[in-house]
Amino acid sequence: MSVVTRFAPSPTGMLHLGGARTALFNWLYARHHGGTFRLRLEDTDRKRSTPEAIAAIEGGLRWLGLDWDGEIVRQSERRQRHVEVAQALLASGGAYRCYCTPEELKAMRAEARAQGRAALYDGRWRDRDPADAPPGVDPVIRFRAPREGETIISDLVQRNIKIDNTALDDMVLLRADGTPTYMHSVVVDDHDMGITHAIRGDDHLTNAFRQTQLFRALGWEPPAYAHIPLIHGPDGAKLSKRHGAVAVGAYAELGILPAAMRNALLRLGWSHGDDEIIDTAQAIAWFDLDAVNRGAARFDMEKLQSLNGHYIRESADSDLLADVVQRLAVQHPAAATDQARRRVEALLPEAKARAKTLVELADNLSFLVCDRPLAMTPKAARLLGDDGSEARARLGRLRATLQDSAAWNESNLEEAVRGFVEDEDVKLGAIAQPLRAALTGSHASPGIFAVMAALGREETVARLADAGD
RNA sequence: GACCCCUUCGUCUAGAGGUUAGGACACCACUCUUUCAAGGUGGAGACACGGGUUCAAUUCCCGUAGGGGUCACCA
Repeated sequence: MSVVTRFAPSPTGMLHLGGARTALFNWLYARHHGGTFRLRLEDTDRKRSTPEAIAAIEGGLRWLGLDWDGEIVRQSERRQRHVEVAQALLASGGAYRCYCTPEELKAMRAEARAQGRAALYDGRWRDRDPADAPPGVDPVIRFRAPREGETIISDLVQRNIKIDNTALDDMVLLRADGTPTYMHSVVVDDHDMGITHAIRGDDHLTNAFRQTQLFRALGWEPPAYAHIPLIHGPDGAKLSKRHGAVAVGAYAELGILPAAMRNALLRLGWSHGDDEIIDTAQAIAWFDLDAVNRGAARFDMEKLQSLNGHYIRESADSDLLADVVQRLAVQHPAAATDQARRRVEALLPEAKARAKTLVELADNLSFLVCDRPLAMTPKAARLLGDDGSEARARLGRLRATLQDSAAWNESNLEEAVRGFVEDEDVKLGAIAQPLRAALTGSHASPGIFAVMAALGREETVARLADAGD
């Protein structure tokens, strides 16, 4: 039997880290087994489902590179089928009408709570004569859940877990307005879509018992379940907005590469020995559910950034260029010119090793597209010294040398500068730092010869002239 | 509160009935070096606690504590 997994978010908000990892695991599992990965929108709650959220989920998955198979299934469009199944169950006695009012249920829960019991529906309409139905009240359809014995789910991550059936109540299948609930829709859809493996967050664990009961009542076989632990914030609490960036879209803006994100998410709760850097092809080959942990993991931004630095270094310059130019152009319109683009391109190989994010990469290259005269950081200003300082005077002499030096390329420039310091009888360090300050406005930058080469003769000389002598 | 799950360095994790408890991020030092990174070398840093079982437990069992999840006509 071929594997069929699904990612089934409710489109009520952004695609967050937890959802992204759930999607990743489902995708990897399907790809590993040569199966199918489906996307299903659980939008049975029409009020809370929005087009923006749907766009965010699709966009997030695309950004992550998780492609789904076939059409997207919208649960709301399958309502007719869900209702039919519920009605059939009602007809066969597997479900019944419940006429409780919201107030009645609320009171029931409050009382159960006060007595130290779980807040469950007590089944008061389970066997009651329909003739007792109060007039003018639209009933809900409830599942007639087994009351004796226990329900066992064999979870691929959590092992076998059993629960006493008395801990579960008769859940609502159809609301008073006739619309199906999530709990019911999931069962029908998982069955109809032929889902073989339901990989989802830990928070669905108790749902699995109810859904398993419903599957059985319908005469269907439930999928294999795999409940993966939730992702927590740095403080150990459930990930939420107060932890800062939780939506995957935010990470794209922060300059995180999809490959790094995938690797980071993969290693949260899953491992393969001591391996840390795991690219997607390798992940597909290795991924399996038995290596998934059972404890919740905290999300570590530093580790993501470290991983991201690795993937930036591994990236082809051509894959980075457009993104970096675009980020630069936000602050510096000049970055959009061909000349600026060439400078960025020339220095990209050097700059790549120095950045953990694309934002940082763009920042580190911004001096290339800044207008003259360059603004100096305090440290850079100190390197240059006051007007008439020795450093400035020396830069002046260097400028004269460079003005009509041979071909303008990195190795020639290095030769020229090294020759110059020899003539001046100083160490390379004595000229390199002031030179860096004059050319970049900063005390730290990519290799100084590469910087000169990228800037070009004209701009280099002009910046040296700005530094004065 | 009831039910269910979890617990190895600060964080993510590997691990086996007998190991100097391994790796990664972060941290510190050294190194490389024109700076900053990256790289290299080294350092500090963990089996929550209490009982069992056993020749031997961090590993198996039971408790305790702590953490998490679920208890809707939300999903």
